[in-house]
Amino acid sequence: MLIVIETNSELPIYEQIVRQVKFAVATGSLRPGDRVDSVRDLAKKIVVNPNTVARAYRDLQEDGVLETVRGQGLKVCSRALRRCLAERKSLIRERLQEVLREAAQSNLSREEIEAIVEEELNRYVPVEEVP
Amino acid sequence: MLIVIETNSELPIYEQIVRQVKFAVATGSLRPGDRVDSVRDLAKKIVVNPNTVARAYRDLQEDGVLETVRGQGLKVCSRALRRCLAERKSLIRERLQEVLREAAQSNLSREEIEAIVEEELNRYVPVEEVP
DNA sequence: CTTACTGTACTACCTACATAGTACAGTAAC
DNA sequence: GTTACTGTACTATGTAGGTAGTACAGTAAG
Repeated sequence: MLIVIETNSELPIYEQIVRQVKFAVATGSLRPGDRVDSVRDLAKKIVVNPNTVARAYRDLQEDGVLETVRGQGLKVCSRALRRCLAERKSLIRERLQEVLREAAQSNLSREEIEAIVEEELNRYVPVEEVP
Repeated sequence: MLIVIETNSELPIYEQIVRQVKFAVATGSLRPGDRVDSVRDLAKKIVVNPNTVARAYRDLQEDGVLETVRGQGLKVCSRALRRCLAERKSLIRERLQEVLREAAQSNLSREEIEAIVEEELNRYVPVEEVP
């Protein structure tokens, strides 16, 4: 399980963990029944306090994504895949809405906004080869 | 001068004010020499504490966008237009970078991401008529 | 001169987030 | 039984953002 924390992100650390676990479930990296890193292990990996990870895991439990096995750790719920698949796009959409609304309000033209989007996507998403 | 605060934005209130003043200058709504709303007036308009507005205006002074006329108010610096024009796109780009990086990492396909962007842009930016 | 505005600068308080440290009970391995 | 892990639950502390209230000095209008 690979969680990466952006320290200057606008999102708090616990929320970054929550989102990334949800994405991992949605993409199949994490499957129902899988164990996730323990609170202390993940805290060590991403260099944050265990309480911060515990906060994220608590939220994920409340969201029906993780469930606890006391003394053993946490595992992915059986219903998690469906939940996270349903949620992934809206999680992304919400943030895009906010940023694009601001972009529009800054009076950048649509072409300018789209150009920035393409540039940034080119950076992060490989262009698919057309056969 | 129209400042609109999104209460559930990821950006703190003072930063929203800073950005929106910069955009207003970049687009010409505010010109060098123009007065901006007083701290107390804007606080009343957007329903926040005057100290919050003062914080934003202080930052804008440090950024060379506004300058103070003690007892009279603040006005737009003569060099503000150039600064804000230069800065507008990078302000927008930074946030788009963050959000698009996350979108890519969520494993949504490029097509899906682009589709969301188009949908949201259609909401905020009128489609230009092609003559 | 008085009043009403202006920015600036504080104090005190609250919430949210994050950290550090500690402790407890449950589980597993030796 | 002991040790090492597990999650959970606290306390105390610090930072950031925001609020409320107050006070001061500068400016302008009547």
